[in-house]
Amino acid sequence: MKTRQKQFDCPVEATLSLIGGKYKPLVLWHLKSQPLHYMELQRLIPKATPKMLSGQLHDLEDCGMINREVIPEKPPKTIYSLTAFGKSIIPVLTAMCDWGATYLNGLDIQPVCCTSQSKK
Amino acid sequence: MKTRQKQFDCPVEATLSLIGGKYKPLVLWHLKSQPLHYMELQRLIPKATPKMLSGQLHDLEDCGMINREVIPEKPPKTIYSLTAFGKSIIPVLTAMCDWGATYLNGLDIQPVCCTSQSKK
DNA sequence: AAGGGTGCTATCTTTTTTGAAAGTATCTAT
DNA sequence: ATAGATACTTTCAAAAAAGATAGCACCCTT
Repeated sequence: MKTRQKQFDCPVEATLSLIGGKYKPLVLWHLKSQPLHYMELQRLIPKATPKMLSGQLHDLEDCGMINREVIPEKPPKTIYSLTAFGKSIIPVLTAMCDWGATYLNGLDIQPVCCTSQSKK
Repeated sequence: MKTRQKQFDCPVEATLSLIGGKYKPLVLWHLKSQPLHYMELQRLIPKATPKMLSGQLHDLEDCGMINREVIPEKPPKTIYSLTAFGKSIIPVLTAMCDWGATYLNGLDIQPVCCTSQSKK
């Protein structure tokens, strides 16, 4: 999960090491519009186990793409939001999403995250 | 390695399942400019073992991104080239490459494939 | 005091991906 | 006839990623 200190043969590889995790595009996409609590993300991405989700969130935080802020309320909540760096990857994600939506129809793809929002 | 019959939660995931392999971006990038023989690819991507390289080439062929043509010369050669479908992913790869090159400087990235060509 | 919500972590197992090494078949040049 | 090039495949092993399951600590409501 460590992103630092790796050697990449090309920037694409480096990019994939940051956003290539199983649920990372989904997390980034959901955070695109607004910050979300952990449980909201968990409900939006039910297939991810808590371990996976928190792992992906840690990775994204470690590489500076998301902020994690604990709000000391009655039941303390954690809120995740995109950093400027995280926002900068959105166009790339959109490009991947559009390509996927355009060229991969006919396969059994049930878009959950992208198409509805990227078609706006 | 089978891409068919999978269920994806979003088009980005589907896209990653096609180009997310270890050496797939590199292969596609090298084929961008011209068709290449197996051995040329092997020399351009020395880190890939023959097993890995031929595996990645099979995957890319199976999903329709590259053509494989055997030329029955004295020593038979195989030539790989991008299909129209394969070419259609290039802008996405370029976006990933540019983002990686722009935002990931300072990490120990030694660009091999992309920047030099995408800067043209 | 018992149960529910929030936000995780810890273990263990399975699956997937990648790697290392050697082998194979054919043809050609020396 | 031996070696080298082309284009891989096969086998075995290791590493990385993902999944299942359970647990924990805190607070609040009932």
